Amino acid sequence: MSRSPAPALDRDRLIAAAFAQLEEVGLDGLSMRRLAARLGVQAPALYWHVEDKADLLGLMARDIYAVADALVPPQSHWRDWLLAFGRALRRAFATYRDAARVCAAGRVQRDVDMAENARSIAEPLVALGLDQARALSCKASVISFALGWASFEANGPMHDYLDEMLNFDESFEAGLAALVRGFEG
Amino acid sequence: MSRSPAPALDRDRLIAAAFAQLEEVGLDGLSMRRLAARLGVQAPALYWHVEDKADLLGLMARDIYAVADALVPPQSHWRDWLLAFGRALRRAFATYRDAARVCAAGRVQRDVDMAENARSIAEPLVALGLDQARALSCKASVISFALGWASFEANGPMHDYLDEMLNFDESFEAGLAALVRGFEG
DNA sequence: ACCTGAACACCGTTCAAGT
DNA sequence: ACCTGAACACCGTTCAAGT
Repeated sequence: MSRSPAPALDRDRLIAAAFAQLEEVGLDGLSMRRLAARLGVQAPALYWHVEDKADLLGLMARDIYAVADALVPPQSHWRDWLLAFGRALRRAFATYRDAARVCAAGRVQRDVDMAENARSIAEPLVALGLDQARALSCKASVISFALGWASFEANGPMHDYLDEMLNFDESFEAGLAALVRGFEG
Repeated sequence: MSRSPAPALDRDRLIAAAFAQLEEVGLDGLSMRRLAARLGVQAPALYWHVEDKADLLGLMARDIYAVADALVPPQSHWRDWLLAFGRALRRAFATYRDAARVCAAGRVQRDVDMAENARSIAEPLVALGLDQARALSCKASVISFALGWASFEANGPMHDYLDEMLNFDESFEAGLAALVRGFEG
């Protein structure tokens, strides 16, 4: 009974290492070569587990969004859910260095079962009474708002610059509240 | 009377060429070396006119925002102005290839006179009755929303993916309207 | 003041070949 | 199935030197 040697690498270890690297050196320092080195492997080995760098970034983005989703506590009204989701996104984007840029640069891989995916994205809002189309539309707006906001906050000089003119926490909260309040009942 | 030779380059020609390059090859193809080649100059020459690549991208971002500002027709109510501004941003982001990524990657250069800058950013809304702090906060929210939305739309697979679940134009319009409607009167 | 030449220290990706 | 070695075709940036 011969054992095949345990693979040195798998997709999850790859992604975990990429997040660690991102934390240490930021997106500009996150190269395939250095990532491979951290994993004790040659750079081309990564391409067995991932299509290319944009694909890897897309997988990281997916994880960031998943973290946000998991941060939302149960709610009993869809407006409250959207508020909590917006705040969770902001926290998730703040948790990972350069998160907004990772999400912007990452390529999402088309899911095979798109209908099922749409359903699961809309699910928490549908459960609270929204129809699926409205649920997707509202969620897309909240994500856009939080993602755009994170882009500003992540830009160092822009941050310092705006920091003297407005309060980030209060203005985010005000914008999110306005957005959610404005959705037709 | 000796004439000094006309410089081969200046900041404006550099930025114009960068936009042309961006259009042809996208952000991933916009390298300092190819940009220099297009201008008939060696790469290090660019560093006389611009601090580094992030600085160049920041200047491009500034131009994109300026285009949006110029697209807003005069309005007589601040809500209408914000709506028109949001639509103008969307158009500006759609006009330049990878505009959202350029804006996210560009480093804004701190202005010397920050107070004056804040004043001019808030001016159109202050003229319509908002105080400066509210004006900046509202404008930041609209920019965040439009920028985040553009990030989704610019992501090819993400676009195709979402395109089967929602209507981009309608959902952007609905989100923008909700945001502006939700701001306290 | 403005630009070149040459160099430094890297990149992402492909692909034949190994195990 | 999973990884290495070697190579291809590039990068951004610095800096002495030229004009």
